[in-house]
Amino acid sequence: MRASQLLLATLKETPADAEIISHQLMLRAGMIRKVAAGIYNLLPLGLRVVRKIEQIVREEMNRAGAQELLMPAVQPAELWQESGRWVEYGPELLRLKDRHQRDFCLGPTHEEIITNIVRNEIKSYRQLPMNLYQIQTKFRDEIRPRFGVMRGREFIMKDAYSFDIDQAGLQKSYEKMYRAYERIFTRCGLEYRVVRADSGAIGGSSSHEFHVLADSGEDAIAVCTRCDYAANVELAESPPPETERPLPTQELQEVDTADQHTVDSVAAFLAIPTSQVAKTLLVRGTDGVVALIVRGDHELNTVKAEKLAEVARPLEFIQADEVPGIAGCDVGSIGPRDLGVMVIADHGAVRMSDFVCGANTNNQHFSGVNWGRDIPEPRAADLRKVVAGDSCPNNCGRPGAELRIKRGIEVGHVFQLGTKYSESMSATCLDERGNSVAIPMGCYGIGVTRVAAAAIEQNHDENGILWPDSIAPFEIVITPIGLKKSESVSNIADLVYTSLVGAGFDVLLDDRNERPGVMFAEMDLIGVPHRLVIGERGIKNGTIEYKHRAASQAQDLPIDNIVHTLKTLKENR
RNA sequence: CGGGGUGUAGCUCAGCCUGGUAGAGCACUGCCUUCGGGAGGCAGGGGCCGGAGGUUCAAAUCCUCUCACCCCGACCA
Repeated sequence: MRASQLLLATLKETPADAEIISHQLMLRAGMIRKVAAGIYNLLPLGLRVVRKIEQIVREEMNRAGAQELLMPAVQPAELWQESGRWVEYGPELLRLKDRHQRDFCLGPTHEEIITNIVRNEIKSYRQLPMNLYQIQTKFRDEIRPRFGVMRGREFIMKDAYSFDIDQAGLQKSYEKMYRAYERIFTRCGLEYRVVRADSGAIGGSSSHEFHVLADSGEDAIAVCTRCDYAANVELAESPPPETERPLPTQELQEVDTADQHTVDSVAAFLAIPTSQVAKTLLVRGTDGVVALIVRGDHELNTVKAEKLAEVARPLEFIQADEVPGIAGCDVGSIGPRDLGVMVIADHGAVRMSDFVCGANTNNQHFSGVNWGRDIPEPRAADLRKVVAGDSCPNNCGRPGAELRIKRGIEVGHVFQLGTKYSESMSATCLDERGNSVAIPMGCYGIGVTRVAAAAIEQNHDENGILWPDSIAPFEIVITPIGLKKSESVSNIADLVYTSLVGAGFDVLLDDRNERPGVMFAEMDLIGVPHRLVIGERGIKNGTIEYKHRAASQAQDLPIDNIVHTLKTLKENR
C-alpha cells in the first residue's frame, strides 16, 4: 500500500470527549470516527486491524473444528418470543417494525437464530458434535455507551455455538473453545487472565471470561498474587476463616449513640474499628423478611445473597419507610438481637465477638454482643465482596498468597448454556437409543473491535500505538527521505517495497514526500511496528536504517539482502 | 432514569459575567524559503455561534423551551 493512496486521517490534538487512551489513540490515528453515541465508522486503518484480528480468530476457530456461517443482523420477534427473551432482554434490545408493522430486533446475540437452524437441520446424534460460528455486527442499546469501541452500541463480535448429544460432550466442546481462546489471545499479543465468572442472565452453569489486564478495565477481578486464581469480584468466594471466634470478654450493654446512623460514624463515636461493628441489612425473603449481617468493614455481595434459597430474587432491600414496622426503629439502628426475622450472617461476621450492633431502638446500639450468648447462633453463609488482602479462595497455600483486585477488559467469554434454549425452542435430536433429547449448547463470544481497543490499552507510549506484529495495520513502513529530490532514494524505496511485498510482508510505502518529522510522527502514532528509513546517507554506505517501534535506537542493515534480513528478524520474534 | 457539564470553523478552544459588524492556534488552498522527529513567511478559503421561541433599537452573549453529546451514579453483563 502506498501512503499517498491511503486515507491517513491522523489528528495532532486529542478530541475532547475521548477519556481513555485507546479511544484517544484510535481517533488520533484515524482508525475510527464517531457517527452517533456508541456508533463508529471504521476507517481503512481501523478496518485493517479488525480484519487481522478476525483472521486470527477464524484460523483458530477452524483449527478447533468449528464452521463459519453468517446469520442475519435483523431478526424476527417470533423467535425471541419463543425463547422468552423478547420480554426478558429489556430495553437493551433494539426493536423495530417493518412496513407491515411486524416486530423485529437487531441481534445483540444469536442464540435464537442458531437454535432455530439446528432444530431444523439436526436430527440425529450422528450429526453431533457441531460448532458453528460467525463474525458479525451486533447491536446492543447500552444505557451508557462509552470509551469508544470499548463499549459501543454497534460492534463486531465473533460468536460460536456448540451442540452436543450430552453434558460430557458439551464439556469437551467447551474445553476445546477454552484452548482455542488461549491461542487466539496469545497470538494477538495480549496479556490476559482467565476468570471464573457468573453466567448471569444468559443462563447455564460453567463460565469463564477472558480478561485483558488494564487499568482502564470496566470489570473488577480478584486475582491471587501467587497462583492462577482469578475470579470476577462478584463471584470470588470468601471461605470461612480458619481462625476460631475469640471468647467473650465483655458484658452486653445498651449504649446511647446519639445521631450516629452509619457504621463509620458509630465506630468513630465509640472509638472502635469498623470491623467490630455488625452491619444489618433487611431484604425481602422468600418467606417474610431476612436480615443479612456483614462486618462493618465488609460490603454485601448482592450476587451471593441472591443465591440463598431464603432470599427472594431479584434482591430487594426493604425500603426505609417499611423498616420501623419490622424492626421498631429507623434504618440506622437495626440489629439482629430480638429482631424476629431470619438472620443470616457472613462467615466474617460469625467470627466476631464483643461486637457492636443496632438495638432496634432509635439512637441505641448494643456493645459487647456475642453470638450464642446474646443472640442465637445465626445461619452462616458467604455473603460479602472479597477485598484486597483476603486469603486465596483456592487455598493455594503458597507463602504470601493473597487476593488483589485488578481491573480487566472482558474480550472473550465462554459458557455452557445447557438446554436453556434447546428446551424453550424444542431443539431436540435422537440419541443412539432412539430417545429424543434436548441438545446441550455452549456459547462462545469474542469482542473483535474490543480486542483492538484492549491491545492499545496494553501497548502504547507517549508517541502513539505499539501494535503487536500480528494485528498491526501494516507490518513495515518504508520512509524515504527526500523522495522527490533523489532518484536513488526513490529507486531504492520502490525496489525494497516491491521485494518486501513480494516476500509476503504487509508494507506501507510512505511516498507522500512529506517532511521526515511528519512521517516519523504519524507512523509512530499509527503504530507500525517496523520502520525502514531510506536516505542518501545510508545508500552511499549501502545500508538502510531499521528501527522497531518499541526500540530506542535504530540500526543500519545492508541493502543487499534486506528481505532476507527482515524475514529472519520476523522469525526470531 | 437522577445529578453535573458542554454545544462558536474540520480539530482544540477563547469571546458570554458586563448585549453593539465572529476570533486564535492547528488543519485546508496558492506562492516563496526550509527539508532526519508534527517547519517559517506572505496571501487566501471556510461559521444561520446546536435548534425554536421570547426580551431589546440591537442577542453568540439575557430569558424560556427543545435537541445532541460528555462525565458521575443507578441499571445491565
